[in-house]
Amino acid sequence: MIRTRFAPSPTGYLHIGGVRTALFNWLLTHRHGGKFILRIDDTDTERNRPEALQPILDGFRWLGLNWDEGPEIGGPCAPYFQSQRSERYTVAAMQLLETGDAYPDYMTKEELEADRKAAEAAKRPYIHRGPHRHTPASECVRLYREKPTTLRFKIPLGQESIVEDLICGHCVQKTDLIGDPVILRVDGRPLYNFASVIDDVDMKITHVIRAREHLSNTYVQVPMFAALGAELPKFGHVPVINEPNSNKKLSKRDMKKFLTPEIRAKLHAIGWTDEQIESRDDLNPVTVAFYREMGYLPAAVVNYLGRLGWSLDDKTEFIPLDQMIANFGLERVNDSPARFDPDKLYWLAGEYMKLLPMPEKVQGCIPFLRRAGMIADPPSPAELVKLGRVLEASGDRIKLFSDVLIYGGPFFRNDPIYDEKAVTKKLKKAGAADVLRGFVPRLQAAEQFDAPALEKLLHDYCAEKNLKAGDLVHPLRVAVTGVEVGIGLFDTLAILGREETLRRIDMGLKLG
RNA sequence: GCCCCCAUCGUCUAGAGGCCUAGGACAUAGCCCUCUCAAGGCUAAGACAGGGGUUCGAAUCCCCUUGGGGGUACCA
Repeated sequence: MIRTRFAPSPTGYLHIGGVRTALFNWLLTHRHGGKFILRIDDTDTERNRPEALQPILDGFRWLGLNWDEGPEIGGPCAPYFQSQRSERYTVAAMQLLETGDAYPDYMTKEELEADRKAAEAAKRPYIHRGPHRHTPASECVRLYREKPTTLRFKIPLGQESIVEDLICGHCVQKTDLIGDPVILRVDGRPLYNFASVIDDVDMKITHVIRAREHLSNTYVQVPMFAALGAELPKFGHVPVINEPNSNKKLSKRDMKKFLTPEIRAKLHAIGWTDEQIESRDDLNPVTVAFYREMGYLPAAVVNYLGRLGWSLDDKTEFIPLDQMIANFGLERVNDSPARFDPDKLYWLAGEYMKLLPMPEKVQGCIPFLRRAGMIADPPSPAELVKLGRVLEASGDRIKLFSDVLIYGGPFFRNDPIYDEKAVTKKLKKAGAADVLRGFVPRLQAAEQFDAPALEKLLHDYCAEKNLKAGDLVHPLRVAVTGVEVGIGLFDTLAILGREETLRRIDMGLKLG
């Protein structure tokens, strides 16, 4: 049985790249049957932000990426927070100290820095080996007990650190080129490279699937597994994801820069105020949270992420989760970096929305209408009926739940918001008002007020008056909805009903 | 500086020496459909980074160059 893990550090908000890595772990686990473990790498207490954890967990839950062991649910290898495992790291470090695989290093940061500068000036690699590297183990133990300091792992020399990577293939690094890494800080807290190894051993991780930037860490970690007498897990280093329109790695620092004026406008359009946006620093298009708030279907996000760096074959783009699980394998993970492309994600969102059953579509749209203050909480039965009719008539126009505001807005507001340009172009156009006015009696007299009947009514009228359908359709649409775009006109009128249609035509005519 | 990794249309990708005149998808453009906008249909434009090998034959294998990325922390 395989055991995989994803180990986010709550130092900032989780971005798309991290989620993609987690997804690959999750898929591999579900493909082969195993456990997916969530472990929190919070050893860096200076940069750690406890409030960043919850959004990460929420994001996973929203996407449906459940974890078998980890925060909130525990498991046989608890605790799953590195900050609560310090004793374990201390014990392991002391073990290495006693076996002669670690040694204390009393050099100060300043001395280290000077060494590094000197090495760089001389154009040779900087490889630190502490003075106590060759001190006998028993003496090292004594020194460390007397005066605790940083503990370094003793990289074995004259060897090659070999990683048979499931994605990168055969990767090699000469150990002579690897400096002895610090495993415990002066204050006893462990460093990533060490804590990660200990946890992977303790949690019996069989497959370490992580971002490519950890490949060089792996060369350091391989000898640690050996020194610990532990079996080496399999590794797979997935390529990084780059920022949109850039070949720089997506980083969790400076994510605010993705909150462009255009993105901000989109958020405004669905009812977010600037204050609300500012209070949420995870609200930008490289986080999962953003897509949830915009009303993307999580299945589309998962599909998109899964296809980013992995492919099923030469043509399949739409790959629902069960199909992805059944076919996922690291051998088809691409070897080179991928760029995040919001356009393709948007297209996939539409594809998934097409397939969503109507009751779920209705439920998904409600929060957006509510946020915009267009429906009651909970919605009245009449509102639900109307929403159903609007969504039915909207067809494939709704790709995101938030699109309900665009297509449903005119139906859930008391009065239309008249778009100035539309009014000028369609309603104030020469003759338009007269055409519209002339059609009113027909609407008043119509026997039936449903879409097919209205269509016939309008076409008959146009034929009679020798008009093109558009001559009446356009002004009529603007009069009753205020805008030029929307769902089919006859559905629009039918949903509004005769009385409301006539009232709005009257409003529109007053503008002209 | 040193080390490691990567390199096919704008983007995601297919491609395991002949199925390649390099396939698909997103985006783009045009046309059709049409009451607008979507959706749908059709079409167009668009790539093997460069140079050397190996081979009868290279996008595919090797080397070099170039370009890009990552690491080089008492960050993860």
